[in-house]
Amino acid sequence: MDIKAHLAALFRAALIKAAPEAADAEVLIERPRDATHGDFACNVALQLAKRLKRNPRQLAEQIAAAMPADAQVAMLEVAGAGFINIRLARAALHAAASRVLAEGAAYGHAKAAQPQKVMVEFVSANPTGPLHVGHGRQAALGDAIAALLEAQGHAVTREFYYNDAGAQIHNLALSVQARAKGKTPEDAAWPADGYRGEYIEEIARDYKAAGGAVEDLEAIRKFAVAALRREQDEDLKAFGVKFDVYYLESSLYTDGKVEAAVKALVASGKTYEKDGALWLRTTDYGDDKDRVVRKSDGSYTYFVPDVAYHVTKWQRGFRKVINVQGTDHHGTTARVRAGLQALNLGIPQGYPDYVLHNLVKVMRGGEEVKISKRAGSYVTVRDLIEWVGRDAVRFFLASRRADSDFVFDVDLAREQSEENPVYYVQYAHARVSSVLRQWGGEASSLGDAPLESLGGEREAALMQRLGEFPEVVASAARELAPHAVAFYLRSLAGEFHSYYNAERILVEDEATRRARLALCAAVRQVLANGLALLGVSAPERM
RNA sequence: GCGCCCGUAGCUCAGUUGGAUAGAGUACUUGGCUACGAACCAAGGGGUCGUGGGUUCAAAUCCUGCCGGGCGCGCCA
Repeated sequence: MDIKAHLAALFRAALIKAAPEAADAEVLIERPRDATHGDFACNVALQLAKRLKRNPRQLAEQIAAAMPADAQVAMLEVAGAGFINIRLARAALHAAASRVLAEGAAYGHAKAAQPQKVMVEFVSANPTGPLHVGHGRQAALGDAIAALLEAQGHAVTREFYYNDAGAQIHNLALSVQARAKGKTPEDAAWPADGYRGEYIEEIARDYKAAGGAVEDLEAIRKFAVAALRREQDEDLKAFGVKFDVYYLESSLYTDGKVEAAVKALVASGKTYEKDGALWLRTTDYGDDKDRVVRKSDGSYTYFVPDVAYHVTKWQRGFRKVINVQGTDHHGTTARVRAGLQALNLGIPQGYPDYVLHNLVKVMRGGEEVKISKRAGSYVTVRDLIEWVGRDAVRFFLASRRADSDFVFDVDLAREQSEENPVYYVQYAHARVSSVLRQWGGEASSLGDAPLESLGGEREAALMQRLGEFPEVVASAARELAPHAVAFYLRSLAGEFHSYYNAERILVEDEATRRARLALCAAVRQVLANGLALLGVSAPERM
């Protein structure tokens, strides 16, 4: 049984004796922020003091006195206002370390009680330019969230949705055509909503080199979209992200799904005609204003394919869907959900989930970088990778809460590239690898090493930390918050470096040596497992 | 104007289903390589948690007023 649940059961038993009238109370076991307080703590006495009209400290004493004896509990004490602190027996910590080696790459992964088909949709950039830093944040977050959910036993599909036919694509074609005709973005005749990046010129050049006709806008469109799709694929490859499905918006039209969605919306009785347009009463479902479905010119707004697309997610069997997007899209969440509600398909109200991240500000030379020559607008993913390296970019972008404003200081990241958190973690991994090489034995043979000699404070802290990993992964998956993994890895690596500096691993005494090697191997395993969740490599040498 | 997000050390950020003296990194100061990797470690200074109220045994965390920043508010996508 999980140690927390085990402790909770002990407390419940004690509570029944010490305060029978409150036996139904919820018993929460938490880890104290300050490790000197113990491995676990319970605040049930504080929670109940008022209700029972009893002194919290005394109540805690009584509960503590009523606790059944248990082999896993080495120390039990009442502290502070009425906390009951627990320190685990060494044997419990040893078991945690052994478990890491026994489970290997699977350590930290769980079997879902109810495995689900989950979709994580992220990046979803339109093929009108290279991926920029915002897409990078989405890629880092989305891929890590997908990995976390897989680690919880779900069947995850990574999906990329893109618009290959709308007005922006038309503008893209016009821009390439203008370049092909020798115009530049500075010219007065440049298309009004045209794209200005250097890549436009490259595509125009390639198009002409391939013998393309400058007047054939449709051919230019196809050529440009294909070129940009290739470029984005390369960006994603450089970033280390793979998608299972690329979903084309245009297919929603050709498959009749857009038409079907409109019919279904009309059939729902929630639409009405006004000013020559067809509206949907999305305000009935929490939107702040009604939305146009069909414009007075007969064409559909983007809202329709958006709804039709999400219907396909539901119909494809995804009961849990997470969309990772920039916060600038938050206006669309309410209307998409409202549209899905109107269809009466039994789709739950909060479907889909959104992870919206705040925008990324790139600083360089003390000021914000707004313009990339290459993209004509934002700094690109490729720029970042060139500047600080893939592992650092991924670790950084996944290391912040999605809703925090993100300041990416390029100078800092470059200057510190050797003291970067990601290198700190990777270095711990490489260090263990080095010790194991030095030792020369098979790491796999350490699984049954007796750990009794591991009893120092640093060793206990490390084993305790190793035991936390599955909880960290589970909680990060539940909260869709990969940054928790990054912070955990930082702590684990820190405790390892500290241990490594204080103690020699390869000591004479064989039992001690094997025990310490086993602990190091377990640390390395958890570092590797955690880094894998973030899509960062775990090098054996660096 | 309305809606959503953010405001924690000089800087970059954790901590928010309410818990114990508010934590890391970085920067700064000082010390540690003739033992397994110094891309490391040890120690130190650095805070009215934007701000005023409220709820509570307990508030960075919950409620509320205000201030500051971002984003969104189209028959654009």
